[in-house]
Amino acid sequence: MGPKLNNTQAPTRGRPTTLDHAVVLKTALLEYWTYDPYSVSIADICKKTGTSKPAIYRAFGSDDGLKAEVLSLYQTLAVEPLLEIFASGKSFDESVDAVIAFLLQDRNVLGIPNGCLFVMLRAQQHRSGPITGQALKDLRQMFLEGISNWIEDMKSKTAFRQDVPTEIAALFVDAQHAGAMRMQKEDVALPQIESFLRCGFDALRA
Amino acid sequence: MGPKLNNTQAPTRGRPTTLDHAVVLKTALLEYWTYDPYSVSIADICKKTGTSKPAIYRAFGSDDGLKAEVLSLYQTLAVEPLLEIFASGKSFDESVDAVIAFLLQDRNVLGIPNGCLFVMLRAQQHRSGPITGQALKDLRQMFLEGISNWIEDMKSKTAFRQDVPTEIAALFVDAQHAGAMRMQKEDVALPQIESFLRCGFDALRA
DNA sequence: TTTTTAACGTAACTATGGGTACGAAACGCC
DNA sequence: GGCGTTTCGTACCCATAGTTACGTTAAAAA
Repeated sequence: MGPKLNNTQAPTRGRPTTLDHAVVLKTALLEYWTYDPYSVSIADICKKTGTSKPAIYRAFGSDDGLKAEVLSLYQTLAVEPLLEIFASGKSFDESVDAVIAFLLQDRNVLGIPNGCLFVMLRAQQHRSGPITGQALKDLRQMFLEGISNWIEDMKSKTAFRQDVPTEIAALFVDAQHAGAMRMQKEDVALPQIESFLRCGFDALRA
Repeated sequence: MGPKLNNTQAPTRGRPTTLDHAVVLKTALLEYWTYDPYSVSIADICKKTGTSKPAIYRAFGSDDGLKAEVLSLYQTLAVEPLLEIFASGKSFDESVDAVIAFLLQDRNVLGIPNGCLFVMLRAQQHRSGPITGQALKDLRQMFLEGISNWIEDMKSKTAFRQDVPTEIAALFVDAQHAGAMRMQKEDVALPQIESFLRCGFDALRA
């Protein structure tokens, strides 16, 4: 069903693929992340990668398909590492420090855009096609679950306020994350974002 | 510079204006608010109001001009009332209750869309034209100042944590607001949003 | 070598975006 | 009534969006 995968060396017939799936994906990710997914066109990505539109459609099926694959890549590159920090079994303070350090890395140095593609996409969910829309819903669920697991873990260690339901606290942490990422894109100074985050997490400490 | 205002009865010559400035503005506001400002075209608003494109351009100058006027209307209809609650001199708890009640009114009953146009526009600032962009910056500033004033007021009444700088607390309240509005648009249940907001405001109480 | 297979990319298609040229229509004023 | 003035809205402009038809090219298989 999906187009040709470049897994292993293909025992294919026909003309060999010249389009580099990974490069296109990475370029799209960077463009979507830097600007926003709905301000970047397929033609833009073609220009950046030197590929043709039909090549992109052959590889990704549609705009929706490309966005969904990009989201999947973003998930492994940016979302899961964050969730792994939460899941790493650190203490409350260590977790918070690590999360803040992760979110507020100097993006310029790393060549990574400011803000968060996941947050951007969620803010414009209604625009997404069916594939990306479903992926977005799933990722949101997984994100909240990851946070919830951390909260439960912290509660069991009596490091987390017991009186606020895990579900609510998860929404709270989610909102802190989104707020920080939005501020980063609005060019709020890093120390202020850090204080903002610490202020929020302090509210959850037991 | 601006086009003809329909203030008082115009002592005009020429053909009288049939376009209802207020109706177009209100319609655009509702469309932008319901969907999002960049998913609604001038043509859409023409259809909804039965006007022609040139009529809209005569009245508002450009897409950017229309959006800016809509934002201004939104400011008076939705933002300033919220800031007035903060400025009303109530106690901390009363303020919080009133703010929550205001934000979480049953929008269906009132015929008002979910979410917040201001928050939506801020999430896509980079797309806005120069006029709307400036208006957005100004409104953001005013919004944060209004919140800051409330915080200072509460601090002077020793109802607010003294150890968190006003600037940071203002960012925090701003983020709480944005988070709540985003959840409302994501159809999170109202009681959960309320708990989320109370959780956040509790963190600020002295 | 010829056939088969599959990716190649130019050049289109349709829909829609913001924006406007321009002749027709509707008014006040002389 | 005729004239200047101003708004009217049809019908267009151009750029760009997503998407694809199709002739061409490069490989494996026959």
